Order: sequence, then structure tokens, then C-alpha cells
Amino acid sequence: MLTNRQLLILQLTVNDFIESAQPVGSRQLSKKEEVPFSPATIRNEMADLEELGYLEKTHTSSGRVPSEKGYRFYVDHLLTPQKLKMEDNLQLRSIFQERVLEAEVLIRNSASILSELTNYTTVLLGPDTTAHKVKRFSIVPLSGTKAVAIMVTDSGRVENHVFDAADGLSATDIEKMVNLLNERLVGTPLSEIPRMLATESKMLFERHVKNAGTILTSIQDSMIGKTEERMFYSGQMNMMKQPEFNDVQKVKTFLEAIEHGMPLTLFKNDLAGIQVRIGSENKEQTLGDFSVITTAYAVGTDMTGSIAIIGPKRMDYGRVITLLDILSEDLSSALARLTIDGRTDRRNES
Amino acid sequence: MLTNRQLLILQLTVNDFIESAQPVGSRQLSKKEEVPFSPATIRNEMADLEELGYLEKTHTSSGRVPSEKGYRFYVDHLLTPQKLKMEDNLQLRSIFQERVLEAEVLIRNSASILSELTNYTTVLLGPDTTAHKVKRFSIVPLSGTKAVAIMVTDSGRVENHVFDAADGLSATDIEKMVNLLNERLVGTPLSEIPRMLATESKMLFERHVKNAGTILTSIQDSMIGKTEERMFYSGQMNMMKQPEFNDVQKVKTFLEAIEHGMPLTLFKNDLAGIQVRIGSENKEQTLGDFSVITTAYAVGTDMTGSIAIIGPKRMDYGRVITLLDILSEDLSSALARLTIDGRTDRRNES
DNA sequence: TATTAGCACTCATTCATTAGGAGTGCTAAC
DNA sequence: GTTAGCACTCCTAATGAATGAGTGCTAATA
Repeated sequence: MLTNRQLLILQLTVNDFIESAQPVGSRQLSKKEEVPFSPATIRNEMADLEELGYLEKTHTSSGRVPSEKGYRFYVDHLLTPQKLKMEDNLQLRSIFQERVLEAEVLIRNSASILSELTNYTTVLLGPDTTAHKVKRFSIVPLSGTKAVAIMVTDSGRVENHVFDAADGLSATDIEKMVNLLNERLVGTPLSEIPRMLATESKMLFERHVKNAGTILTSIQDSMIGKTEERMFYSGQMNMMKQPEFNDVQKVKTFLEAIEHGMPLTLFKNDLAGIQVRIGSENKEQTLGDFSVITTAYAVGTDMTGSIAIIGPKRMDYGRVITLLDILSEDLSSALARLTIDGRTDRRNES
Repeated sequence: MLTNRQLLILQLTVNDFIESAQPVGSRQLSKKEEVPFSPATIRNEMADLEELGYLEKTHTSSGRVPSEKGYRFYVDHLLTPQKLKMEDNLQLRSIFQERVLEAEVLIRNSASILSELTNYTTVLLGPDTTAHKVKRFSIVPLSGTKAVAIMVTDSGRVENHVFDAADGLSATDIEKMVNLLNERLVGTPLSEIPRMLATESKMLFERHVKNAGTILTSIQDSMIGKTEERMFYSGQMNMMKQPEFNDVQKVKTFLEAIEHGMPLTLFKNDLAGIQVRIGSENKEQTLGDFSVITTAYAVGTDMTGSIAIIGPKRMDYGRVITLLDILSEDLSSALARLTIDGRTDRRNES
């Protein structure tokens, strides 16, 4: 459909605009060595590209700026595979060097390195933890009538919640309760726990232990909002580095939108590979001026989390995609090492 | 030293500037009903106040702006006691209505309500937890050679750390270890734990348990950075609402300074009552354009935390001081209820 | 004597005007 | 098919005048 020359010009225009954030003129383009054409020729081609909807003008006599369609085409067809600079590579890998055993830490670190390397905002969705299984319950009495309920999952996460058993808890009550809980619920996936607590087990518990209700409620409390996916933001302030956000008002709008929590579907990626949503392709209206690039990473065999990078539409797609590719890969394998077994990185199966 | 009229004019000038963020002129001031003087008279007084160093001009023919000395005098002598609006009062109190049992949650909520009510940035220093005592250790084995070490303090905090005992841990080893730890260390203040682990107990442990070293290290790891005071920030973005920060660059500088962590001495207040540090009175150079107001709150009988509010020098000192007074009081008593006993808010001693 | 009116002056801000530069579209020549 | 040339548009930065809020100072007033 497009001639080679048009492709070239479109590509260079987008590249240039991504780099400079300034409308690209024909004269400017003609100076590049890849372009052996005169400004006039380029003008003609640009006019055609504008008619086709790939480019736009900010005003009658301005240079050209990519339209959303232009970006889309660029992302789909014109992206040149990028190589990372050595230092980027080193930095990216550095987080997987140290022996980190908590998935959450690894994920946090990934988010922060990404936002650092891209100068955009990163959102990392932690994996769905509802499939994690309960490994141990315990209850530790504190002073007075208070006690703290603790739940450990097989992934090594520890949730806890302080509660107050107004009617008092005897040591034997606690022991009974803890034993019952461990007997009945260890090995159960988190997603099942609320149901189990509410129905089957409930009566059993209440028959044996005086204050079972309070304890159960408190265990449920400690799980609220914790079994669902978690979002880690990083580099929210990076948006201030982008020239299009030189206005405090815009920055504020963005930060407020982010802080008030976006629906996580925006950042989720259940598909294989990398997804790019440009401007209005994002469902959320507040992200109309942004592009979001997402990819999935694997946690163990069947769970996935998502990484999302939010930047202006004039985002460095090539670089971000390369970075995401590498990082999701690295993160996946780091997490695999973590969840399968601690052994693999030191010794063989024996 | 200053005449009554000078006091009045200084006060009104500061008030006005705090409200409007604009230099205050003589004509403008003379319009207020509290002022029965002509602009000319006010000009004369202002000229004197300027000579005395309380006011400044931004340029030769501009209105007056308070100097740091002016703010200082205002804070020390001219502050009129403020009454809170009913709604502010309600909002402020609301966080202590719900039954919250975790000190940390209470503290976080306090920080966020303060930043909401003031439109400034709040820093809340959690109490020194080194005096908290260990209530329970436990170790939960996960898959492979990994396990998670858990430590519960008498305040109900739960710290945990995943570790990898490369040489394997038998169930009996773990049990032995946990028993030893609990026997020897329960009741010990956190500040003592590292020493205990490193010296006295260490040999004992190592004699009885194969892999004691790994476990000990991991317990120490789980305490790193957790026994010291913690800072809770809230409302960092509020600074963008202040007209003096209409420039992205300034906002960025501020946010970066905050994020990169200020020495907490800046926000700490070990004295009784409220402290105000204006502009260059802050040790840290980056806070030269800000004022910081701090107060202490009590946690139980002998521990304290600090609340700090950071705003522009042109901060509403009266309001902030009032709010801080009330909140530190409320927070203190809420925490007292928490740490002494769970009973007090439901029933009498019996 | 303390206050105020009056006046000349300063400076920031606003607005219109201008000149320059970068861009465009179109046409005619190559 | 390509390009040089030209008239035209529009943004931007610079200039200067008008406006207004402010000042300091002096002389008149209460």
C-alpha cells in the first residue's frame, strides 16, 4: 500500500518526533543522511501520508506529528529491533544477581529498574495469589485480650492481623483453635479459605472453641485485599521529565488518576507477548494521551503477572518493548527458580 | 519595641500574604476594616517594619512580603488561636472512631488525614520500636530447602524473612531451634536481639542445631531496617496545589528530595509542644524554602513518635499548629488505649 | 505632632505590533 | 518523477506603549 519512500519518511518522522517532541518539518528531515530527497519531495510525501491519516499538523504551517494511526502503523510495521547499551543490560540484570528469596521484593525491584531505565511510569501486577496454599496458621496472644493471627502461605508470604477477643481467650482455646485450623485448612488454596471458614468448618470450630467466631473473623480480615492481585507502581514522577508534561496541572491530573487507582484490567496482559495500547485505544479516558505497553510474566507453571509501562503517546516504543521482553523473561525465570525449589541454583538434583 | 499599630500591620500583612500568596500593598491593607489608617500611614509603618527586617519587597515598587524574621515574629507573638470548623473536627476525629488495633494503621491514617486537612505534606515518624519485646519466634518450612522465619513482638508487629538453608533442615532441627529461640529470647527488647544472637546465645544454638548459622543470619536479616523508626509520608503531591510551586522543576526538586529520604532528625521532635522551623532554620538546605512544623506524640508511657508537616514558608501556621495539637493528643490517647490493654474501651477493670 | 493627601516615580504585566524563522502548498522547470 | 522557487501561514521572540499597583517623599491638615 505505502511505497518504500513513504514508509521511510513515516518511520523517520515518528522516530524524530519521539526523540525531539517537536513537529517534524520537511527541511529538517531532508538533512538526515538516510534521506536523499529534497524537502519538496518530502513535503509531497508527507502530504500524502497526512491524507492517509498517518500524520497530522498542529497548525496550517507546522511540521508533521504522528497521528494515533501513525503510531499504530509504526509499532506494527516500522519498529526496528533495538539493541540495548551494555550498561542498560548490566543494570537490568543486576537485580537478578543478588539472591532474593521473596517474590514480592523481586517484583518491586523489577518495577523500579524499569522505570529508571525508561523514564516512564511502571505498573507491575503481582501474580494471582489465590492459588497459593496455606502452609500454617498460628495465633500469638499479646497483652490484654488481644492476639495476632498469622497465616503463612507456601510462597512464603506472611499475613497477619491483630484482633481483640473481648471475652478472653484461654491458652487452651487458642491451642485448640490453631490445631483445628491447621488440621482442616493447611493445603487449601487461599481462594477457598473464605468459603471454608464460612461454611463447612465453621460449625466444627464453634463446637470446640469458645471464641471461635472472633478468631475466624479476624483471619478473614487478615486476608481481605491480600489474596487479590497487587499493583506496584514505580516512577510515577518520571512523567515530569517528559516535555509534554511541563504543566503542573497535567502532572497533577496524571498522578491523581494513578493514585486513585486505575482498573487493573488496563494493565493486565493475559496474552502471550507484548501488547501496545496507544492513546484512545486505552479504555480509560484519562489515559487518552498516553500509551500503555504490557506484557505478562510467568510465576511458576500456571500463574502470570503483568508488567505495564505508561508513557506519553510519543513513547520510545522500540526501547520499551525490548526492555519489557528481556525483563519479563528474566523475571519469569527468576521466579521459577524461586517457586520450584531453592536448590536449582546451587546444586543438581541429587 | 514595636508599636501596636506596627504589630497590627505586620500581622495583617502576614495573614494576607499567607492567604493570597501575593505581595501586600498599603492600599490593599487600608481597605480592611480592622485598619482605620490611610495607605500613606501604612506605607510609613511598612517602611519602618522593613527597616527592622520584618518585611521585604520583591522589587522596588512592589508590595511587602514577610521576611523569615517576620514569619518568626508572627509565629512567636502574633498567632491568633484558631478554632477548627466543625467539619474539620469531625473528619479529624473520624479516624479514631473505628476500632483499629494496629498502631501502624492508626499512624498511617493520621498522616493521611493531616495532609488532607492542611494541603501540605505530612511526615509521620513511627515510634522507636527497639524497646518492643519479642513475643514469639517461629519457623515455617516451605518447599525445598526454604523456610520463613517469623518474629512477633508484643506490640503485635510481625516481621518475617524467607531464607534458604542450603544444607537442609530437618523437622527436628527446626523444632529444636524454635524452642531454643523462644526459651532464650522471648521478652528481650528488639535492641538487644542482635547482640544476643551474635554472642551469648550463638554458641549454645550452634552446639544443638546443625544449621543454626543460617537461621540466625536470616532472623537478623528480618530485623534489618525494621527496628528503627519508620517514616510515613502522605500528601507529597499536595505541594503542587501551592501557587509557589507552579513550576514543574520546583515540584520535581521537592519530590525528589523527599523521596531520596531526608535525615529524620529534620522531622523529629523530642521536646514537648510544637516546634516551628522556618526556611533556613531547617538544617537541610533543600528545605530552605519550606517551613516544617513538628510535634511529638506519645506511644504508651515512655516512647514517642513525631509528626511533621512540610509546607511553603507561607504556610498557614495557625491552622497547622491547631491541627497538630489536636491530632497528637488524639493519636497519643488512641495509642495508649492500644498498648496498655484492649479492655479499656469496652469494659471496666473487673 | 501625628496623619494624610498629593505627586512623581518604579516596576511588573498586558497587549499589540513587528520581524524572523520554519514550515507549507503549488507551479513551473529540470 | 523530482526539485527549485515563491507566496503564504503561523508560531515565537522581541519590542515598546499603556496600565495599574505599588513606593517614597513632601507639604498640608487635624
